This record gives sequence, structure tokens and C-alpha cells, in this order.
Amino acid sequence: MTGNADQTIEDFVERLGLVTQADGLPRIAGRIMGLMVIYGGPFSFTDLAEKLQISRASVSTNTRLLESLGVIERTTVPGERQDYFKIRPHPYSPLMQGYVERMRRARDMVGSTQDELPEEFGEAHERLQDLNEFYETMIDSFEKVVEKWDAKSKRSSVEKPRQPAEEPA
Amino acid sequence: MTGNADQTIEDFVERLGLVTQADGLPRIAGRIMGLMVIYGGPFSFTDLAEKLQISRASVSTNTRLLESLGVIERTTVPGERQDYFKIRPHPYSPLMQGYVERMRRARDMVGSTQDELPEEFGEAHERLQDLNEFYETMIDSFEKVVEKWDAKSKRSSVEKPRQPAEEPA
DNA sequence: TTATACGTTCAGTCAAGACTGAACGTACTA
DNA sequence: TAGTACGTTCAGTCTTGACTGAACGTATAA
Repeated sequence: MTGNADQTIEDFVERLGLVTQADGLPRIAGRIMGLMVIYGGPFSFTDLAEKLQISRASVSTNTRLLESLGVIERTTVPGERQDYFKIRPHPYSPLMQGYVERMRRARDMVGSTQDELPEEFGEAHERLQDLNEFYETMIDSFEKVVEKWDAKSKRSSVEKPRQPAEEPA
Repeated sequence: MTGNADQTIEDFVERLGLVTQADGLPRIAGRIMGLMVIYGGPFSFTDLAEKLQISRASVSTNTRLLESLGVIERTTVPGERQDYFKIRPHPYSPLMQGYVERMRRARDMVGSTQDELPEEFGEAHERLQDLNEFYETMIDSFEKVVEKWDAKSKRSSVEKPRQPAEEPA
């Protein structure tokens, strides 16, 4: 229940890195996400490099990735030169889009095989159609989850102002 | 529409390999699956090694993997020493189980972080709960797809006996 | 002007894990 | 018994891509 909070947080950040790695994203992207989930942000560019002990190059690459996915957003502070990053209000469904994209490509690939394969491959056509429909079902379902999730999270949370990130001493 | 069927098939097999690689499975597993989708099977152990130009070690490893996932099944022929493999009747939903498992583990990881993190991390707890529910939603939805798919494919296909695999000359 | 503080890019390093060849164990065959 | 035909396992190689350090371009500050 209590234990060492820092350790808990470090474990969480590290494990979320492993999770995103299994999802085909760089581990560091997951670790940045982890920090954001715990502290919300904003974090400065330098903060991220120091807290995660990673190079500025990695911060640049991975924040841009997460930004393009819609998971975090870049902000600036008047009179400051550094970029700041904070987690977006509904950050998870954009992650799903990656899955959907991959499945769409897979389905299209199957579709073009169906088009190209001569008709005499009867059973093959049956199985290809099966595979095609499988992807179709997956895609539909994914899209429904996203819809459902977005509706839910928009209902329950009105955007709140965030404090600058700082661990409790 | 017509073109070179062999080329179409080779492309399909190769691309399915890339798809499974993106899903976190070895490329060879996908190529084996691809062959099975086109020709159905059964393929002998040696067939697979020769047709895909891969080592027997890879055949062993990857057939065992696909077998454990429930995508293919190993059969034997009376009087033959070789193992044969054919695609199972409803081979795709077992693949989904891998996704579900990963998400379950992710959710559990978030859960234990919630348990361990002191209460004073108020906003962190909110966001962790959000993440937890996200995974929960995903898991539920995935399971529904699997159910739906299994019901559908069981409805439309009664298992048929297969011919031994052989490309048309 | 020069100096400094950024963020980005790119060539190179490193690590993870897919894949292979070789050695092995087992079970048939003669 | 020896010989052969398997499937599996394991140490080593190789490939892919994450990650880094260094160089760069830009903007601010003095």
C-alpha cells in the first residue's frame, strides 16, 4: 500500500516502457508516457532528458513521435525558450489508431491477393475471404471501442488546469 | 486478375510474414501461415523447410509456436515417420488471444501501481484509473470480437476434409 | 559581433531476438 | 548391432532498429 513511492513510480515508468515496446513503439516513448501519467506535466525538454536519463536526441525523437500520435502536446511558456510537454486529455485512443492502421494495411494486402489470384484456387479464395473478413471484423470492433472510449472519457472529465510537474519531497 | 499466380502467392506469403512481424511474432511463423492459407495443407516438416527455404530448426521452432497458439495442428500419417501440419478450421481468433494476454498484463501492472502508490498522488491516481479502464474496455471489446467471430465462422463453415497440399502445375 | 541555449538530424554503436548449423536423443529398419 | 530418418535444442551469427554523441541551424542575449 505505501512502501517506497519513488520505487513504485520508477517501476511503473519502466514497465510501461516494456508494454509499449511490445506494442511496437520505442521503449523510451512508453517511459515518457509513464512520467506523464504520474505527474501530468508540463515537463521541459531538459526535465525529460534528466529524469529518464536519456539523450536529448532521444527526447526529441520520442516526443515528436508521441506528439504525432496525439498522446502528448508541446507547449511553450512566454519568455522561455524551452519546449514543454504535457499529456493530452484523452491520450489513449490515438494509440489505438496505430493498431487499426496496421490491420487496414493487412486487410488491403489480402484483398489485392484475392484480386490477383486466379479463380481455380477455390479453397484458397475461401480462406482468403475468411482472413479478409477477420480483419474487417477486427477493424470495425476497434473503431467501436475508440468511439465508446472517447464518449466515455469526454463525459466523465472536463479538462482541468494542471500544475507544473513536481514530485512531492 | 491473372498475371503470375506463383508470384502472387510468393508475395502474399512474404507480406503475411511482415504483418506477423509487426504483430510481434517471428516472420517465419507468418510465412508458414501464409502457405497454409493458400494451400491448406497438410504439409510435411520437410515440405515447409523446402518451400520456404528455411532451416529445419526454424520449422521446428515456428510450427511449435503456431501449434501452441492454436493456428495449425500437427498430424501424423500411419506408416509415415514425418509430422504433418495443417491449418486449423478457425485459426484467427487464437491469434487474438495474444493481444488480450498482453493487455491483461498491462492492466494488472497498472492495477498494482494503483495499489502501491500513496493516496496523496491524487491526480496520478485519476490518470491511472483512466488507463486501467482503458485497458479494461479494450479487453472486453476484444473478447466480444472473438466471440462474434467464432460464432460467425462456426455458422458458415462445417469442417471439410482437405486434399494434401499441391500447387496446380 | 560573439556566445549561449535550445531542438533536430544523422552516422555510428549497441542490444534483442530471429534464424541457422551442428550436435543430440529417439525410434524405426535391416 | 549399425545405420538412417526424423524432431528438438543450443551456441553462434546476423539483422533490425533503438539509442547516442556530435554536428548543425536557428534564435536570443550581451
